[in-house]
Amino acid sequence: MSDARVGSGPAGPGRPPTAATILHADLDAFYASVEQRDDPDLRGRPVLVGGGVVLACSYEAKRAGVRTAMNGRQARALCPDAIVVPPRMEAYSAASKDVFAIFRDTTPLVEGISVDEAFLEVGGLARLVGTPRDIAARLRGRVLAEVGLPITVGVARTKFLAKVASGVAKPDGLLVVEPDAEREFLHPLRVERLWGVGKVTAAKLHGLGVHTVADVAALGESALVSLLGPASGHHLHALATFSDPRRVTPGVSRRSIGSQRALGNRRRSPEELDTILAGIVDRLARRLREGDRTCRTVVLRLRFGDFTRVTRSHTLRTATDRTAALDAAARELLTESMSMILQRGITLIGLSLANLDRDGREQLELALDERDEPHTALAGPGPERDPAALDSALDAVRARFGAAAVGRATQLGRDPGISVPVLPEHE
DNA sequence: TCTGGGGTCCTAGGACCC
DNA sequence: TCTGGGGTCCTAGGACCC
Repeated sequence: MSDARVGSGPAGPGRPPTAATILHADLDAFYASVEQRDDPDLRGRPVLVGGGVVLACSYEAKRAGVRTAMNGRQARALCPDAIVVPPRMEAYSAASKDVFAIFRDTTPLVEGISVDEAFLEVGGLARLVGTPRDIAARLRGRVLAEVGLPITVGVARTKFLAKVASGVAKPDGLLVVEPDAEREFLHPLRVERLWGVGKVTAAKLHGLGVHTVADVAALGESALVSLLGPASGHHLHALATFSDPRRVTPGVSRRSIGSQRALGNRRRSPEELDTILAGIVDRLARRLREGDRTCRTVVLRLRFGDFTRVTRSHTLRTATDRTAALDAAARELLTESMSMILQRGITLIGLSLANLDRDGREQLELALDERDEPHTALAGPGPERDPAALDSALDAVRARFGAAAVGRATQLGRDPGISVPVLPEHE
């Protein structure tokens, strides 16, 4: 308690003020920094990673106005002396692993957000290794010394404030927002700093004369809800009023995985599309099995010559990690979409696998542990997940308990074909 | 400006169930 | 037979993030 400074205004009624113990660590211009680390000739010079579209750019290029996701031609016009290098994804993921190892060496409570970003909870460490500021400073030193990359760290009482702090401190910075300084830090910032405010939402807010976070807070929750819908409205109001109860939770699992390929403007035959799609399915199915996951929903993504986009999805009756089952579903979705493709001309094809679950048995154990109810498990065909056997097992469950039981079991067990907890009302 | 590749979450309508 | 409320799942699209 001794190092928790008591905050003044920001803390809501009934919520005890706590100390700034959440770190948001964010590697600076990650891909470009890895390139500069590995090639001394690139240091101190504007670097663009990716030619067609800028995947990442060094701070030297940012100073010339280049931004991530910008068209390559436009970027080179803004920054003619920029050096363009092709992306080296393996190098980036290796660097990411090294950095995350340092994160986990700092605290077990590490929540990864992407390859170059994570939250760290260091609240329990104060007595052992120092204040959050000390820990953050040491972390930055280690990442630079051991991996050779600059990293910015924001420290605050909530995830959102820590993330905003790192954004403000970039590049190569450290910023601690103490609880009693939250208002003066956050309220003058522009609404675009709020998580979830992009072009569309910003335009709506600007239309009402709302430009700063203080303006958002003053607008009030009900006005925000009617302007943006319930979810976004509550979310924005909470952020603008310093309320963000989300804890740092280590090991967040993926909800979906996907892969896509841009095709350019060339005309593609149905056979060619089929081959490309088969390659994508194969890659994704491998990733699925490597991660010991299954999926139930297959989503086909298409983009056309006029830049319109559609998605077509199909949800399987049972979860699978089999290439053949995924391929059949993907192929069917492609066939359904063929007339649209022939009319509009296709420029991108992609596939996502959603409704991702871990191994069925593991999930079931999890579900049963969480519930203190009597249950019976209907034995399914086991971990090999044979689709036909699963289907007949499911049919048996439906016949005996009704479709709702399968629905509930899906929620609890996530893979109803493996076994199905029987709810009390059905006993 | 003729546009990458990976994700997350929300909304809304229809089907279906109790 | 009609009507209603409450709930889930599926599908499609959109905004947003790195």
